[in-house]
Amino acid sequence: MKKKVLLGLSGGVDSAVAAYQLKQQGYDVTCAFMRNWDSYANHDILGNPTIQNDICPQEQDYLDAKAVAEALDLPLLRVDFVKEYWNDVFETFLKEYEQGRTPNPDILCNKYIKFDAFLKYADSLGFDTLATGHYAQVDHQKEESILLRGADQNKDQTYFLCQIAPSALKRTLFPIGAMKKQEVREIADRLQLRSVAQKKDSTGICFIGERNFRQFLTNYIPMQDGDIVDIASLEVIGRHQGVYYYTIGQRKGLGIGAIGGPWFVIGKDVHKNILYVARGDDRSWLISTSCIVSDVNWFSSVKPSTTYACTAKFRYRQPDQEVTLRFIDDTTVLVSYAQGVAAVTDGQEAVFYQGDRCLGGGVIQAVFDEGIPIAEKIAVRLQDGKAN
RNA sequence: GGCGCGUUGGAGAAACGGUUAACUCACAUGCCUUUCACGCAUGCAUUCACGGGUUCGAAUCCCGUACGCGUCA
Repeated sequence: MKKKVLLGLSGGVDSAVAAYQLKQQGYDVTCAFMRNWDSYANHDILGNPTIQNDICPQEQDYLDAKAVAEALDLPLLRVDFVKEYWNDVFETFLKEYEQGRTPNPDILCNKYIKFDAFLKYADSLGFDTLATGHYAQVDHQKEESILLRGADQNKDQTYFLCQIAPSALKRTLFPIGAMKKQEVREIADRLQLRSVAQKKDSTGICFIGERNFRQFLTNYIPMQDGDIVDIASLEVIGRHQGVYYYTIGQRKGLGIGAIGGPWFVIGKDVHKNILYVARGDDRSWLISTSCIVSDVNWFSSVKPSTTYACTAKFRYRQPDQEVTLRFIDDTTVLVSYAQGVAAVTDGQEAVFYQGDRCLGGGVIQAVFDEGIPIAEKIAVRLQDGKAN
């Protein structure tokens, strides 16, 4: 009896070639196209470049996926998780933004939609296994499955998979994980999968796509003008349209010309609606040496009981940073990195690695420099400024 | 009112009188990228407050006008 696999087919090259690989390997493959975002129902109007088009990109993706399924002679299902996406991903996303933090919706999407709702859907239809076109690898040899970086170091997507449940990982295949992007494209080309072979890699929030991000957020979080304050001089040197729209380490969109070098966001006060910035030649305000990470998903059932050395990424595609972990409780860890890392941001995900193995990850809750919360450092600076 | 200095792109700021008016920041576009960002590349003053003059040639010299700063009454 062939193993029945349900593959998420997105309308891009990666999942298309993944489908082909599975078929070649002898699986009984069924494809499913997920629809998770409804621009009209979700009031995604401002900053949506294609709202006026006859065929929205999502529908085009479906058509492309359909063409792939037909070319490979595989059945294609269509599933709708718009409601689940809104409830489990987008509400959290907005709540985080309203607190002035910077969430990563795609990690939530993988956790709650692709590797949960979708998995349950697969179960309900009697599938044995789940598959996606992620650049990641799983080792199912041992009792517990191990998540490994994709062979294409440049495309590795384990960062986005760090929150998926170990039980879900155990039932998942990443058919293109051992391949390089170039090989994937070559296969698509050779198979003449015309709808996807030359298609540009998709970017922007998964299922929502490229946007002018500030405009996109404006649909859900209203603009509110406020001051931009230079942390060095404590003078107001500009105006912003809403503290929520900026993230720590951000340079563009501040509109501060002249006066010294480039300016970077180093902090924000949601209640006072103030954005704090520092000049490019004073990056010290961006540097932290430790942080608290919560909601940690750890793939192995055994967590390190003592201080544990590994590497971490605090943002996607950031070079691996040497860190040490110390679990404070079952899902909270103190991450230390004496060398200092710039722009570690609350709300973002810290993902841990041991070599090529992805250990897990969690949400950054608080960021410290030499044991002092960055927020406190800013508060102290403001106090000192007043005193003088 | 007299004298002195200054006035260059969205901002700051260069340019022995001599081909395309540095550089930085902002901004725009592109690249990179399944988050938000970072980063990289390219573009952005046919014109130097305005008017006139000298000169083969002026943002650069001279003279007026306007504005700004300083200073003496």
